[in-house]
Amino acid sequence: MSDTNFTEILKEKKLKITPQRIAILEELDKNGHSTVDDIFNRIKIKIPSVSLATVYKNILALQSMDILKSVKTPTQKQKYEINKKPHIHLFCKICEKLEDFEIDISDFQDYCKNASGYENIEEASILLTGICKECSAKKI
Amino acid sequence: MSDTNFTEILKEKKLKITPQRIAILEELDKNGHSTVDDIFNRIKIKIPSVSLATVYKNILALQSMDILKSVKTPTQKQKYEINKKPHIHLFCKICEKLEDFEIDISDFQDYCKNASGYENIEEASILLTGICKECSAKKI
DNA sequence: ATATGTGCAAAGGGTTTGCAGATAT
DNA sequence: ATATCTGCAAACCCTTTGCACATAT
Repeated sequence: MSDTNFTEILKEKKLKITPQRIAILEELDKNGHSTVDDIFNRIKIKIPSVSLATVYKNILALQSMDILKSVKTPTQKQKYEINKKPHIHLFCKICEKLEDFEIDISDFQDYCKNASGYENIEEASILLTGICKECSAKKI
Repeated sequence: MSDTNFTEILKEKKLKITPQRIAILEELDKNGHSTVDDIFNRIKIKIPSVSLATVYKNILALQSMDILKSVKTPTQKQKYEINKKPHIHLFCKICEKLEDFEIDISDFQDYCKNASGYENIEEASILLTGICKECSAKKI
């Protein structure tokens, strides 16, 4: 994903295109799930004047426009990611890495819909914890 | 679940049996997912001298002993529940109710295990958002 | 020109901590 | 008798807010 794309995305959502916003989106695009501090510390290199408050304000703005999503992880700090194609999260209990895992959960959602009577099941937050390949290999 | 059971559970985990702990567990058993404030306000009726700090300390202690679990919801406040049989959560976008939904997710877990290479997938936090029966009915 | 966004500092809210006294075993 | 727990107050995050200035359209 290039700068131009972020510019487009912001334009579509009628958010002004500022260097801070581009930097936040670039950072998340490059590094995946990040905490507010991660983002702040990384973009400070490019934009030394940036403030934490601006990062917070933008995270809220970008979330309300569905450009970002928050990810709830077992370790308490809130993380954020760019709202891209649907995926679930895998969390390794050993190295505490958080991974995206793209699978089609529509069958599972349909089953839940039928069994529960809930309509419009469209948003899901699925996190499984286990031991990743690398950590499994190390343990042997 | 009766008092006696909570007493037993605490004894097993080598935690001292105090009125505060029993009250917290009773509250969660009765009302399901609750925030710290929910718990604090409800048990204050029985134990007016109880402090917020004690509720926090006990939630941490009970969580580390796997008696309680935290539930991550779309609304920011952390909720807690007694660690009972596996279930997923349904969150109604309209009334913001959080419901337990007991289903067997072992097939889903197996599928994820095979597709991802993760071992020991045993803990899952699954939350689906949709519109509950009651709210669907009201909308028509 | 005007609405929006930024940075600062202060305030807010939720959670944790240290300590002295109380309670459970 | 002793380890643990409780309640209080203070400390500590992380996050939000108000305001004046700066920037994007």
